[in-house]
Amino acid sequence: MERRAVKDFGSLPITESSMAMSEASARTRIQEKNISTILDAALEVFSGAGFRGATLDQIARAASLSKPNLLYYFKSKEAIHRALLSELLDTWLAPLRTLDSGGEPVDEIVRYVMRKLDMARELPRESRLFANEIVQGAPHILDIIEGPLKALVDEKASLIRKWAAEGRIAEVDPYHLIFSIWATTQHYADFDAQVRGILRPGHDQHFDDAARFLTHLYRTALTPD
Amino acid sequence: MERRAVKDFGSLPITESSMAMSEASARTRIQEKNISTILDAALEVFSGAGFRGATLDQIARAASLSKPNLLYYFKSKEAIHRALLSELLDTWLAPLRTLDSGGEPVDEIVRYVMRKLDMARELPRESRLFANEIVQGAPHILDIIEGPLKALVDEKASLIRKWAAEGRIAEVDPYHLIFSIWATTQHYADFDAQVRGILRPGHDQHFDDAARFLTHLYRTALTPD
DNA sequence: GGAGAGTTTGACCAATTGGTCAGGATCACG
DNA sequence: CGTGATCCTGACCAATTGGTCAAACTCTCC
Repeated sequence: MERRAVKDFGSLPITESSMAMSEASARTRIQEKNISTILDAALEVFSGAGFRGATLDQIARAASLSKPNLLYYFKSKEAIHRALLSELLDTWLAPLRTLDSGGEPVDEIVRYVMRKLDMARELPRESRLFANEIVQGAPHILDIIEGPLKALVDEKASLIRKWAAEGRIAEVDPYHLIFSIWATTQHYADFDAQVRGILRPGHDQHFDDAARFLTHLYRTALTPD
Repeated sequence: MERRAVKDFGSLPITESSMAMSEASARTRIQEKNISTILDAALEVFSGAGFRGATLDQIARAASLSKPNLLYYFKSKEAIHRALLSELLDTWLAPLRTLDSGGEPVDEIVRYVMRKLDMARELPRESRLFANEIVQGAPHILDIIEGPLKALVDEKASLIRKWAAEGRIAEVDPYHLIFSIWATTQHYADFDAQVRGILRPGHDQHFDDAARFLTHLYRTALTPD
């Protein structure tokens, strides 16, 4: 028989090579389509309710598939969640990777802030998916945080420290600079309900105001005296 | 009979007058003690798992009470959650209320940042309780956000705008300034798992570094040129 | 056009979960 | 010390939830 070959998907390790999944395993047209349908539905549901708050029925409904059919493609709820996280991780960290030693440091950092803000606007579900996960103690991705993510942040932190030592930006703690950038940008996706509740009128127009404010904030704070 | 008089607790409106509950209704010593035990246990569980992720059994266990006994004091899981939110709301918003027109504006704002940062250190569970709620769309407190919270923020925003008009702080969007302060300070409570994962060594020592960084960030950005 | 792999589903299951209830234990107070 | 109100619990319930399975359907490819 060996009916469930496809299901091994979910047990892939959560690493940067996660894209290998859809490419190495997803053979059929139908598989290709259904898996991406499921992941999109799962993103919708998980990002809005968190892992435990989400139910397979909700995901199935959102994907217009039956629950057993979901479980034909992924062997468990956890497997869907894991696949989703590992699929999105690269996208999510891409902007930080592009922080480069070329170019004017202050511009470089401000550009990073703007890219993160754009992502909060364009990919709020992804932001909330990770927010939900981390607020609840990051049970499923703690290893990523302490491994690859920490490594990436360490690398960029030392670049920033170098810039400061050369007097090209102000002396600031690079780690807390990065945290503050994550916080201020992702805030607009993660706490969208609050932002909209307080700024009644604008529809997404507030992102432009945020961009102006954050540009001022980081430019003044980083420009060396 | 009329056994369940006490249970009306949970149906109190969620407003600033929430304290009326413990004072107007909680008569007995036993009630006083058990209700606060339950709310503390609920804070622990809700803040770590979100509303839907939390179970009555977990709360009961954390409170060392039986599940039916919980439901003797609160008529439902929602009632506990509601009581908790309304009990903590005042505490949570107190720092913003103290932002006053007296004193040097830049100092005043930086002091607000420091108070918020202290709260993230001292009351991380409270921070995460609200974070969980808001990330998932603030289903239980949207009315508060759009009502009293918006009113408070509007008031403080116009104070900040006045300061800017008088040239006593730099020209910045007051709403986004407030959002950024919430984001950068609460980040250390809400995304604690990530912060600790990246800054391996320090135990809470990183709050001091954060304080220095944020002081620099806001002082340079707000000081008029 | 048919055989076998790939796909889908209804029916079902065990565990969990929010909540109820009748009755028993305990406390306050005259 | 007794009696009524308060407090507490074991047993129970219906709904939900993650997951299984056998059988049926459909696609592919010779």
